[in-house]
Amino acid sequence: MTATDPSARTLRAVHRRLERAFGPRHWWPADTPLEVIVGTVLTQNTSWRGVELAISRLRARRLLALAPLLRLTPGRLAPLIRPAGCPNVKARRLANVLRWVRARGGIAGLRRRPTAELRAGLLSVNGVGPETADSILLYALDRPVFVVDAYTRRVLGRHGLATGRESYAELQARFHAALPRRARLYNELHARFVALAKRHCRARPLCAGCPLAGLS
DNA sequence: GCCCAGGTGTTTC
DNA sequence: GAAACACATGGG
Repeated sequence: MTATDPSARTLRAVHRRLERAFGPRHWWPADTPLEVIVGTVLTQNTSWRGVELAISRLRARRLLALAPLLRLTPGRLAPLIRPAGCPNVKARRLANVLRWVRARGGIAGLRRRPTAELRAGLLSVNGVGPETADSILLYALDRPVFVVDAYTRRVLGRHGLATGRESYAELQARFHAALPRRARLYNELHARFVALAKRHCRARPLCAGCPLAGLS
């Protein structure tokens, strides 16, 4: 996939159109990098509504920090995050990733390490797959890594820009090849995919007024 | 009651 | 690799 590939031109057109349609989104909905990390695990295969409730419970108990969360046994943590679904699984996964963070000197320690090392390390944590890893890299650590999620796939699929059979790595590679490697750009673009998916790409034929209508 | 939602690990072929 | 399944809650 090169910058002259037709699909690259299309993706740049997508970027321009969404930028014009939605402007800056200021995403991820969290106050701190640690909160982003917690949110990325909790939101796995779940809608954001329950995640918000789970996070607000943690915040109300002043648990939304590395040390307090790590002091909790999975048995204590699970009931607190229940609204996010799969509480037992996610309590374990949260502990896994938070231990990994602590072992590297916390958020400040992560900031000093190269992206490739962080990504490989995150992927080695049980419970962290490519989307969770990349969401942490992009939204918690400002690394230029594009996040491919269900929203991204839905929008691309609706507009005939993906078949649905592409691997995560393949779709991500297309974005990386088509657009400059900038965290800010990937952050905004992904956030706009989400906005578009929520507003326009739910109905089966494309709804009227979709900013991506008539592409390709 | 059924299906889906900002995935991932395990098992199986 | 890829498909089937478990994990579990809340909303439409």
